[in-house]
Amino acid sequence: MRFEALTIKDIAKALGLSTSTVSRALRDSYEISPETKKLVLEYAEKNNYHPNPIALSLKERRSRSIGVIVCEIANSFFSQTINGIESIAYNNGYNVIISQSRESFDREMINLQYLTSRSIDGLIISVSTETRDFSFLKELHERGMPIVFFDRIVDEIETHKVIVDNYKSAYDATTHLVKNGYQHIAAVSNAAYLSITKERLAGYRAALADNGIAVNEDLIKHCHHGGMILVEVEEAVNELLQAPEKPDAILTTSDKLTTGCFRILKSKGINVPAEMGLVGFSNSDLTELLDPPLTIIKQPAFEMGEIAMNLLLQLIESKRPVKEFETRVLASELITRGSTVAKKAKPKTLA
Amino acid sequence: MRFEALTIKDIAKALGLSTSTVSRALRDSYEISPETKKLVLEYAEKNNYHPNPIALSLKERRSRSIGVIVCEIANSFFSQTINGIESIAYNNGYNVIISQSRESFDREMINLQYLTSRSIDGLIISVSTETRDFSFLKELHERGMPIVFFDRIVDEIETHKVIVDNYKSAYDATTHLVKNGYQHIAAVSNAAYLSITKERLAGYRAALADNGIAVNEDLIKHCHHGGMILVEVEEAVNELLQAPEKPDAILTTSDKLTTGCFRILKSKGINVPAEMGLVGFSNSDLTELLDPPLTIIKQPAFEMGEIAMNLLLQLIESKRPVKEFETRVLASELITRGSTVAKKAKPKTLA
DNA sequence: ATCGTTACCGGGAACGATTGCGTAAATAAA
DNA sequence: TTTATTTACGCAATCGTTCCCGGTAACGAT
Repeated sequence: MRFEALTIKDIAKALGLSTSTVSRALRDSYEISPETKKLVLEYAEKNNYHPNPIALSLKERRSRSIGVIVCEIANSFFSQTINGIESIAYNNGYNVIISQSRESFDREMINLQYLTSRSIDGLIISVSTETRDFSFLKELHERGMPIVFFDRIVDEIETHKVIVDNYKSAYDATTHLVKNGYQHIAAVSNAAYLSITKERLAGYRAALADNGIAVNEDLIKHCHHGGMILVEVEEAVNELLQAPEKPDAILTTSDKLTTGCFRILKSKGINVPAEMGLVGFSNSDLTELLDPPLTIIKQPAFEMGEIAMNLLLQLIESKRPVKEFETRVLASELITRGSTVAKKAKPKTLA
Repeated sequence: MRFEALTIKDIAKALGLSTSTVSRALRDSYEISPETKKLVLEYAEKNNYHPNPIALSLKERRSRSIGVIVCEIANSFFSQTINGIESIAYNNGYNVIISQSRESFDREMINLQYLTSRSIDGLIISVSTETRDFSFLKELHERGMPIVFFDRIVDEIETHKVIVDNYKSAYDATTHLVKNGYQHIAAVSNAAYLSITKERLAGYRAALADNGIAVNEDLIKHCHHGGMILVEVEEAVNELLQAPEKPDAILTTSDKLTTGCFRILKSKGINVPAEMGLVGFSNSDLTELLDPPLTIIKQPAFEMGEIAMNLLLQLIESKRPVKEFETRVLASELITRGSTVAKKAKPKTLA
């Protein structure tokens, strides 16, 4: 069963007017006399009239809804980003349809097709760790769909993008490890072709180089499911522990990997930070309650969401095709805590 | 700028047919000759035709989208429930519009009005901890909007509901505390009028009574923002610590309260579980990595979402008004860990 | 030759809203 | 008084789709 909403036609019939007059009265057109306006407005108010958004969408050829695709909403970074997106969206009369790729290319494609077939006005996306084929996104973009990338961006598609300074973030975190006396620093990262992986590992390599430490490729591991499957993190950690040059610290490049590595280390009874330092990207507010509290790189997720949505609004509401695109690069925050206090170093802070 | 999609009219013009014929050919009507069908289908396929969902919505007077309102998606319990909802929704061609009340009645109302004005076909909701006035929901329900409640349900509205056995969950958790030698057990809960608060506190009280422990009302605290504001949790804990009969354990009745209490206790340097045992409802997978690992009551959140969505589909797709409603009560799981191992008790398990 | 069937297809009215255009009456200007 | 102009409203097209009516052939049966 369905509940029937009041339409403009109902009002017209009830008041003996035409639908045009009612429509114009409701939109406060100058063509309508004050008396008629009052009549219509009062009737509409009293009977709780709301314009049918679907009819409007059909007429205006816009749905006033945007799509957001992230790998998972349970991830603190993404849920915070979504909060930022929503806050701007709602203020501008847009609603947000969220879908999750769960780090799978196939699911991302399905969601993408679903969203576009639901005629969204724009798209904000952080691609899955599996995604290497951007042809669908590219085609979508070329056909005129406004798209904003954030976090995991796609270099080959020219549009607005929002990221943190991944290079510097990883550089600083790695430097922090070195300064605390760690010598053999490993990295556990996402798939190699992912933008955040490339940029963060570049920062990691540079920091090592600048500190006179040779980069050991054996100490760089990739998790192709981004840590969604704990087993792959376990394998990465196992390989590190069995490496000829066993690492004494790990840098993890995303939320799921950070907690995943920590979980594995703990289950193996490896002492953090004494045996193994750990610093990673994370936006979870529980990391400070862990044992030991984790040193993390925290991204301004909410703000990133706000910016992404504002940029998308620019694209959607621009009259002419936008040709000038910007990539907003924000600063992240390194929060040093107990997981990176090495025995051999003089601790900077004690959590 | 907007990208123009292919319409049925375009196909009709290109093929020299009428829109009716094209429409029928696409829907494989018996009235259309195999040749024409083939012609239309091939043209549609080649030119990537997709029916306009908005036009369909207008015609069919249904949007094929449902609304979900929770207090926040960053909460593990809710994000898991949403995953369950989505999985069923997508399989049935529905999309999900999520919005967050952030435990505020006002925001819940705004979201509710927004969602209904966007003509959703149905609603799944867990009300905010502030919500006492259900008149809007009631009116919506009476006007025929299909609604399913989960977690925080509304007794006075008769429709499908999905919950865990809150009474038993709290009873078992409290009993667990008693069996571990805790004597003065406090409860930190949400607003008193909330369904989960009432049911869980009833279980708590009964467990104390059954174990011959008098219920001390001073040890029952309510957080009216559900722990969204840490300060209110801190106040509750402070009051407990200053109570004449200082508690030696706390039962928390929701995710945010559990981690909130733990955070406060830790910041005060109070030893858990020796000085203060802690058990609470939580679906976060990080609780086992905390120091100490938390004993939690875990709800089958994903499954709850699946069930809620299936029940909603029943309501939406029923031809006649549904009169028979069911309340699905699922079992929760008590996972005992380090936060409830008291000195004076013989520990059951060591995490 | 006429009728009834069957097979195919098109016209046009919905769904709910907006909007360009036309027009009647009322008023102002000539 | 005649002509312009303004005021205030209705008609009908439009958005993309479906579906109720038709209608027109072709064909076999009477």
